[in-house]
Parts: sequence; structure tokens; C-alpha cells
Amino acid sequence: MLSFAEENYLKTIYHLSQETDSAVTTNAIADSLNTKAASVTDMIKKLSKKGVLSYQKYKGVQVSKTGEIAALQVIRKHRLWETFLVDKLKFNWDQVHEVAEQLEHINSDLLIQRLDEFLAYPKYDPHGDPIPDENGLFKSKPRVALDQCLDGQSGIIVAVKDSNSAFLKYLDKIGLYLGAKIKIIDKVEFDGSLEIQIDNKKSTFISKEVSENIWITE
Amino acid sequence: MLSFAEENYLKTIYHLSQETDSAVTTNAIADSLNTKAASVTDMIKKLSKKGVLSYQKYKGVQVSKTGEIAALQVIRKHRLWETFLVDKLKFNWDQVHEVAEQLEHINSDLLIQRLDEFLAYPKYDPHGDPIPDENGLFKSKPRVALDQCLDGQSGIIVAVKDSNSAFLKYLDKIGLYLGAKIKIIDKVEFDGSLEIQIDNKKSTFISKEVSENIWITE
DNA sequence: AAATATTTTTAGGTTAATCTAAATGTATTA
DNA sequence: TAATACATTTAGATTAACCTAAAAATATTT
Repeated sequence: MLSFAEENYLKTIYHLSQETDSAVTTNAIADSLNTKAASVTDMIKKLSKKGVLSYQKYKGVQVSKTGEIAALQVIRKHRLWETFLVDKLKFNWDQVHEVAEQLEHINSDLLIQRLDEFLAYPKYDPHGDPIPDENGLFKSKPRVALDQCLDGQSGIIVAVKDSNSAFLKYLDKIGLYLGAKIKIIDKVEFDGSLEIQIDNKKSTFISKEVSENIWITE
Repeated sequence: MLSFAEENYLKTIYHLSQETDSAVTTNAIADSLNTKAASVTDMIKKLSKKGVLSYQKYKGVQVSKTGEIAALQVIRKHRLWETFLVDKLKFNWDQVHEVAEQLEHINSDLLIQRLDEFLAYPKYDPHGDPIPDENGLFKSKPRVALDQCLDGQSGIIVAVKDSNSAFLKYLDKIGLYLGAKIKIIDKVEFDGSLEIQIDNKKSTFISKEVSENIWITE
């Protein structure tokens, strides 16, 4: 059984491990969790003793198979709760993250099973991220980040990378949402910004940074 | 802001204070929370410093006005979550307590407001206990414990005192539920047990201990 | 490859919440 | 009311999760 803090570390390390092919570094973990490297060293020792991480001094950590299973259960809970908050309690997609960070640590198999059923076994959360099933299995939609696309290309928004509130509010403001049709009108060479058309309406401009955080179907 | 542990102490002390007219003792708190008197002394010092309890060494504690408001918010959350689990997730009334003990500490005003709305502002939880509103106000139904009733008296079950799983399962088994019609056929002088009739069906016997834990309308 | 910079670990300390055992206060009873 | 019993508090440890500062390992530059 993992504690609240241990679950948070494991989940974060799992996410970081998905973004790199090498081991996850102590500093990367500390940055993600807004904590200090010394605290991370303590915790990764504990988690490797528990068998969810493999760790060699000064070489970073990797998530073990049992660690992955445990991490995916936390992620499953997080994404089910986010779906509940949006679908049933009418939260906006920018309001769910903080609350789901708390709810994901509630411990009850029956609760999660029933919640999943109540939500009709959703496959994706409000940000387009896949929801692992009770065995940790999930399927991602094939997708490309908008900054990788070419002039004239179009597609449907299937996910956003960053779920921070300010970013999501900005997307709402310019009329972007999951399922929106998007077409690249022009790509500005100078700064990588894009002129895009949403749902065949009048075009807008988005920065390269924003375009890196939006995924569309290929 | 109170911690998880502090909220648990405060809620428990509030409940104990409702059952007595004098101050709540250190040992009573320790028993309720399955902890030791020494731990309780430490915690009540902290809580009185925070202004939610008033405390005099060796004289027990009383819940202050601000303490009562805080306690009622925790109780409100507990009872709303229990209602959610039963009404929406089809939990049995004997399965909700443990999970609600965790959920009651989730911190989000918006969540509770929306949950209340989603449940259509319920006034009573699955055990018949009143749910305080956002200001801590609630109304109890007038009620008598079954062991206080006389031969021939009848009424509707409006609440149960104890929400422990074994007790509630037993009630299910003998056909008792909130809203059931109950009639006292005979009161056995010797041990205080009762012969009762449920919903005009064939009669059963219940012990005095059980009858003390069932409340009916007068 | 030596010097320098960066990352990671270790050593030692802090805080919250718990504990046991001993000391002290309060209550009961002979 | 003195003796005994019981309740409560204090003293001092323990554990988990964090911290700072210093030491050690690794990486990068010149």
C-alpha cells in the first residue's frame, strides 16, 4: 500500500518516464513536484525498496512493472474523477485538475468500479487523455502536435498537452475545444506562430508555444 | 485551515458533545478515535490554540462557535458523499461509511456546492441523519428510539443511530429499511426485547440493543 | 586532462501526529 | 479523610515527509 505522498511521486515519475527514453533524473522529479532534490533522493530510496522503482545512485530512476501498474491505477482514478466533474458536476475543463489531484488518492476499489460504470466506461478524459481500464490498459488516439503540421493541413482537436487552468481558459476564449475542427491557414517562419481557422470561421493567430500543446488527428 | 487529522478530531468531538451536556473527556475522544489519551491531549491543545475548542486542563473540552461551524461543514460533506454513493453509485447503506470518511476531507467549495446541486439538495443522508446546509443549518425529524415506545405503538423508521456495517446488514436481513412501517406487537419485560411487525407482514423479534439504535416518527 | 560547473547524495534538523511510561491531578471508597 | 483507583498530562521517542548546507559524484569546458 502506498501513501498519498508515495502515490504522487510514483505518478509524477511515471509521467516523466513517458517523456524520455532514459532514466528520470532527481532534479526533474523535484521540479515537477515543487520540492527539493534532497527530498526526492529520500523518497526514491523508499520507493525502490518497495519495488516500484529501480534506482542506481547518481543514475536516476526507472519505473518497474509493478510500479507502472500502480501508477496507472492512480492515473485511472484521476481521469475518471475529472470526467465525473465535467460530465456530471458541470465543471469547466480548466477547473478539474486540482480537485482530481485530491480525489485520485481516495482508496476504494468498489468506488472506482462504480464510478466507471456510472460514467458509462469513458475512454478519454476532458483533456483527451486516455483512461486506463482496471488492468491498466488504454488506447491513445493517433495524434500530432499542431506545431508539427504543415500549411493547409486540417484535423480535429483530440487532446491538449498541458491542463493548467490559464492555458485552458485561453483555449476557451479563442473558441478551441476538444472536437473542434482546425485548419492551418499559414505558418509564420519567423517565430513559428500559426494562423488557424476554427470550425470554418474567421481565422486567429496562435503562438508556437500554444501550438505545441494542442494535438489533432492526423 | 484544518488538517485531515484535525478535522477528524473536531468532527468526533462535536458528535460526542451532542451526546452529553457536560464537557467531552479526553478518554472519550481517545476511545472514539482508537488512539491514546496522550495523543488526544496534544491535539486538543492545538485545536484550542486554533480557537475551535475551549479547554481547561483536566476539565475536558467544549466546541466553540467557530468550531461548530467547521465541524458541521465536515459533517455536511460526509453526509452528501454518503448520499451520492447510495443514490448515484448504488452502494448499500452499510458500504458508505468508510469511503465517506475519506471523501469528507476533500477540499473544494465548488465541488460540494455542485455535488449538493447534483443530488437535488438532499435533506437527509441514507441513515436518516440531517444534512447541514452551507451555513450549517439543518432540521432533524422528530423521532423516538424504538426502545422508548409502548406496546401497540407504530411508526415509520426515520433514522438509525449506528452506521456500522454489521448492524446495517442485519437490518437489511430482517427487512428493515428507512421508511419501513413498524408496529410493536409485544415488549418482553425480562430482557427488553421486542416483537415487531414490519410493513404489516409476519412478526419478528429484535433485541433491546437493536431497538435502541432505531428511531421512528412519534 | 585539469578546472569548473552542475547534479546528486549525505548529514543533520524540523514539524505533525503518533506512541509508551512516568508523573500528577481528580474521584471514589473504605 | 486517607488510601486507592482512575483520568489526564508531561516527558521523551518514533516515523514520515520535508528542509538546508556541505560533501561527493558526474558532466562540461577550456
